[in-house]
Amino acid sequence: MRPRPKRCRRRRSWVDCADRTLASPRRGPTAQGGIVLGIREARARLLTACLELAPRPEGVTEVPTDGIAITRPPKPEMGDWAVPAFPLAKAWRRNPAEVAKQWAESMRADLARPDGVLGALCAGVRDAQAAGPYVNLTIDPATTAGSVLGQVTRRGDRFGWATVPTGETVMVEYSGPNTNKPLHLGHLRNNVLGMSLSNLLEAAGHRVIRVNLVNDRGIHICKSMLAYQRWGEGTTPASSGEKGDHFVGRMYVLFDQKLKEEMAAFAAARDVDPSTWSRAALKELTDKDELKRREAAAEAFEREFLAASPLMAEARALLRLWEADDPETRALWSTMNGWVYEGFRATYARLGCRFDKWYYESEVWQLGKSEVERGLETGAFYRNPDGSVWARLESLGMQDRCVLRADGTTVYLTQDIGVAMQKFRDYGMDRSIYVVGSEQDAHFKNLFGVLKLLGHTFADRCHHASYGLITLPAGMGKLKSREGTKVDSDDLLELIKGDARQKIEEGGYCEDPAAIDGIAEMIGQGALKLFLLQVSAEKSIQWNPLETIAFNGDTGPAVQYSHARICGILRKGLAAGLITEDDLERSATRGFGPFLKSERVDPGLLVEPLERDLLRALADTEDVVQTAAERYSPAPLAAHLLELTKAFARMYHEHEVLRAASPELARARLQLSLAVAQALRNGLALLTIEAPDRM
RNA sequence: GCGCCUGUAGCUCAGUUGGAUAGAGCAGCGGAUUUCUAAUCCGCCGGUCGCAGGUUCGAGUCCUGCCAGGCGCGCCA
Repeated sequence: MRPRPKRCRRRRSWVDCADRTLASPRRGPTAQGGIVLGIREARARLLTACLELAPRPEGVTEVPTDGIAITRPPKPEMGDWAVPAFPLAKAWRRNPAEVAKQWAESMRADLARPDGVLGALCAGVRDAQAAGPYVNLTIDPATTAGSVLGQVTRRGDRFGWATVPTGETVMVEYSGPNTNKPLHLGHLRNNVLGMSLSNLLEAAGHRVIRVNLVNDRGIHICKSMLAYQRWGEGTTPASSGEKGDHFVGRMYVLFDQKLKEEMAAFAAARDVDPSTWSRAALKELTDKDELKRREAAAEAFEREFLAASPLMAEARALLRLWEADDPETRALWSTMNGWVYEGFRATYARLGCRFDKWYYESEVWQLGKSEVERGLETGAFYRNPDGSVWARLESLGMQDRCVLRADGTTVYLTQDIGVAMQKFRDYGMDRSIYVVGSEQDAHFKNLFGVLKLLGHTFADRCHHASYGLITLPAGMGKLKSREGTKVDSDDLLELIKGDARQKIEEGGYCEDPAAIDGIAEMIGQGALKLFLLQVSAEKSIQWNPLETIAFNGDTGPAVQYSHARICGILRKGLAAGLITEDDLERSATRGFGPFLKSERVDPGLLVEPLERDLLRALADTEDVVQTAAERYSPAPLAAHLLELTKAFARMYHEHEVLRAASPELARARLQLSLAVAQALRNGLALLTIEAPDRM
């Protein structure tokens, strides 16, 4: 009855050689040997140097490295990097502050030596000061600026990405639509999470395979088919001018309406009042026994009705015909699914959603069956007297689950066992991620448990990337396609786009009317997608369809706006002749730049606190991407982009870029701004959001 | 009844393997613009981190119990 809810290859082999190129000999982040390191690598060397200088107690040579990681001090003026003394203090049973003090002294002594360790391993370390249990390190601003700008300009649209491929292949399954209805807001969250997660894993250096598993069979499709046969009057999406998925979705709603009418008549005939167990009526009840009684009554009535309903009987008959390969039924099924796919393709294309592989439940639904036999042989499963087969999940601290019905047909869990095996057979990936709503948490626990029982070693490499539901405010019910309280994806995208278009026209910064449509689309999606991705996945999101989505504050458009303004600054600079095309380098093929040619920029001029804040935020980007990928969560990246955006807004509000005190400073600031634009564009892309040049 | 998730400012949310003084946005109030785009910036206001214990040098973060909300507990998918 309830369809699989909201389940919601490409090869990219790249070795980025940019970081191995020789840096300008004049300045920049050159460590000895002239090799420019990635920011993460440089920091790793800094940590190595620091550990070497740790103040060991008498007779100790080993330094514990566990748990020591370089972090940022809470305030910029305290320094650029912070090394905690806790782990050392703990290992040596000493006071952390005391260790930090000695450690800082040892570092300062090292810095004073011409052949010091710090100087050899990392350029630009200026000072080390103990502050409580931490040692705060100060880096020469020019070195930092040169290093960061060098990174961004060299890596272009790969800035923020891992510099070396991991060689690991990760599969991400997401979207998982049902072919009986269009995509709604719940699917949007799934799709955006799935797309973004895939991008992040790619950026972390993995090869990613994007997979869709379509629920294209089952009783729910038969309902749409039946409604179409009965009341469709031979119309088609083409003849009614309707998007295919909406057309079929309408049939599904139609079936539900007719079924409700049937139910009302059924209830009237038996003299029962279904409103006594409506959601509202149950909410008001305080008597728990009464509540239970009502719920039981509701369930009993529904069961009775569904068993007696002629419409349901017909739908079930249609399902049997489908399973028996009845040509006429299969033909109608193909036709209607075809309509739906046409609609899906349009929505997916609009969202920028793509897949390397499509699995269809109609093709894989019986795959797990052979595993049942094997499970019985190995003792992972057992057979009940009635013939049904069960998995011994109790041995893993769970409840045993049915994997084969008494009548010999498979269940959802069995199907997923088969699909999981098929996936690993097809791609041999190292990890398999399922982006599916939290209402299926238990299902995936069971699935992975059963895979383990069956001895599949890949069970440990499967992960359910769970996310919370999208709920409507109290009193507005639930998102349900059947009852029309869904928030349709297409409608929603159109609505937000309209708001965006209005703002663009008010702003008047887009002279070309033909371009407005595309920009409105980018901004509308930016608002929606960042709204969805900002929140940690496991949390549910309350959505009020009556409130328009915000464009101000911590929003996608705010990030896009900063990007657009930077593009605007560059345009102004070129138009005013303050810089020329000859000053620039850009590569259209890699979404690279534009940047000023690095030999025409002196990063050492970027000494203002607001500029340094910005450089620091830029430098954190690679770490954030890595963390986001590790945690299967785009939210940290969303937060980071907003941070970067605000840091930029503060900087350019306070300091003029093009009209800076000197042409040299203007160029340095412009380069900084262009680097920010690149970082924002890259980050947004990982969140599946595009960045317009003007808005 | 059992299991999982959530609970942080009036609202919506961040808060890395436990670590420096718990941060943003919105709303409210007060300021900033003959603009390199005000989809902006600055300031103010706002907190017993659901409650109570515990672990330790240190807890929003870990453990136990309780309270509140959500989801799940089918031979449905």
